[in-house]
Amino acid sequence: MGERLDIHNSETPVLCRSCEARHQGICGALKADELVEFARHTRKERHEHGDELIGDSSTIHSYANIMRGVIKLSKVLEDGRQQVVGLQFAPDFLGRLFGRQSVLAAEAASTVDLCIIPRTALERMMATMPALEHRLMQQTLRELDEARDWMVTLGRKTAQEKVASFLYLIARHADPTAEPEDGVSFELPLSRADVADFLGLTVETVSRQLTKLRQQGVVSISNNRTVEIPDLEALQGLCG
Amino acid sequence: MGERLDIHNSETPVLCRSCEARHQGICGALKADELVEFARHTRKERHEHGDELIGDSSTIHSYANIMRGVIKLSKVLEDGRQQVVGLQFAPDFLGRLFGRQSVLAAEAASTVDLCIIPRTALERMMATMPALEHRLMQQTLRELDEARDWMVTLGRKTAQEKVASFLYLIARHADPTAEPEDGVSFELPLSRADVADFLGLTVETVSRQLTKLRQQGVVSISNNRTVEIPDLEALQGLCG
DNA sequence: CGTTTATTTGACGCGGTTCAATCAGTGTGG
DNA sequence: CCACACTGATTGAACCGCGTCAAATAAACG
Repeated sequence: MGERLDIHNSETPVLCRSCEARHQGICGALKADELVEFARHTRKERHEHGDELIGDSSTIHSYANIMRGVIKLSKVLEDGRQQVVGLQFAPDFLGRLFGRQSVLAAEAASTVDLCIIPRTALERMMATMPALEHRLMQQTLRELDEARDWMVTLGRKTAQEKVASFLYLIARHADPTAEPEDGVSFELPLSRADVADFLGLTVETVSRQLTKLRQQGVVSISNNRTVEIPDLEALQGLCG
Repeated sequence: MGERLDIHNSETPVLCRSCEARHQGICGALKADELVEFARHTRKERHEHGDELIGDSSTIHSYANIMRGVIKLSKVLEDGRQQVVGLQFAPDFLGRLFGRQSVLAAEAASTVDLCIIPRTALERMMATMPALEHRLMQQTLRELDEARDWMVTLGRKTAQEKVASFLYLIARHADPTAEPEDGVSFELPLSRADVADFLGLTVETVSRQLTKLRQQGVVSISNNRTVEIPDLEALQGLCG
């Protein structure tokens, strides 16, 4: 695939040039020639807010790097009760490695750009490139840490603390460099219903806790989605 | 694997002879000579019910294979609220790979036999033996699946369903071969307080739900710890 | 505009917590 | 051997946080 190569640096595929996953994500584990090999099997896809990327119980044919956007991972009980079990951001890796079919659903929470790679291609490369599996291992361990952190929130925190914890989580992702006493502002990637499903609450309770936080001056919200947090430390103090 | 050695072969370390982790656990990924090398760095340790195996925020010096027993992983908030974020059984691997210090506490829930290996030794072996890291990856992925399953329980199930789900989880572990309509009996590895911390409930609620289940004839309990479930399917029907 | 959907707010009830008492099992010392 | 203390589990009663149901606003869309 010569046309994917850049004029000035023939060794870095064009598609990978401006990709967030190129350095931070799993591709950062690849050498130049391995990256070329990798890129040979990938394709870019854009999905809009609300698109189902992976269906529950669907057969796994491919994996993906998240180049842009936020993805919501969720599970549902037979009677329709839903729980969001994870949020993924660029440059995370998407998909259950070594699984035959998915045990959860993945949905685009915002506009999402994916770099898709077929299952067989990735598994073949992993077998020959230990550094790749190592990088994926690191991400899996991080996801496990996050899941366990969230179990504490789900099991032991009050509604107020849950909502505060959620805002804090998003705020840290929106600006990882922010100091404790800094202010942060961002767009919420989730609807109230999604937030409720993430926190194990109802929409009404989430809404009530948000107004309470607004009255306390901890956050201000405009247009339902634009959030501003004047003092991160004050918010953190409410996370329990 | 034809070259895998059995107990008659003098190359299998004595300590590994009767070890559950030898075949199912991570050591199953090792060739005979690798196992010898591995065993050179390990030591056996026995711990009693209640012993703290890993302290929250403690520096990580070693990992372990669980040869026997049940281990409780938990996190606590500043004010003392506690959440059990995982249970581990033989032949699971214990410890946070690639971490500097532990983000959770591990406690022996029963008498536990561990096969301890220093951090540096394991990391050195992992670097040269991709199959070892692969095996650990598989376990990490399984733990992540379990954590996410449990998030649904914590976030969306009622107290009744939580307790039923817990009993079902333990029952499946006690006898993985049991058919749905079979009966199972086992010793509970956790106190009511631990169960409550696992389910995000109070001791009182757990106790009340247990008596309710007993009245429905779904379980019978003797001596506070011995549980008998006459019909697994009936129990599963209450898990939500 | 009007229609539809998302969010907020209010009133009320219930599930689970809290506080307190009782009971059962286990060990200890007289 | 029994009285006593101690820990863990059960049961009861009162409370309250959050869910449920319903209505009002606000935002999004044709």
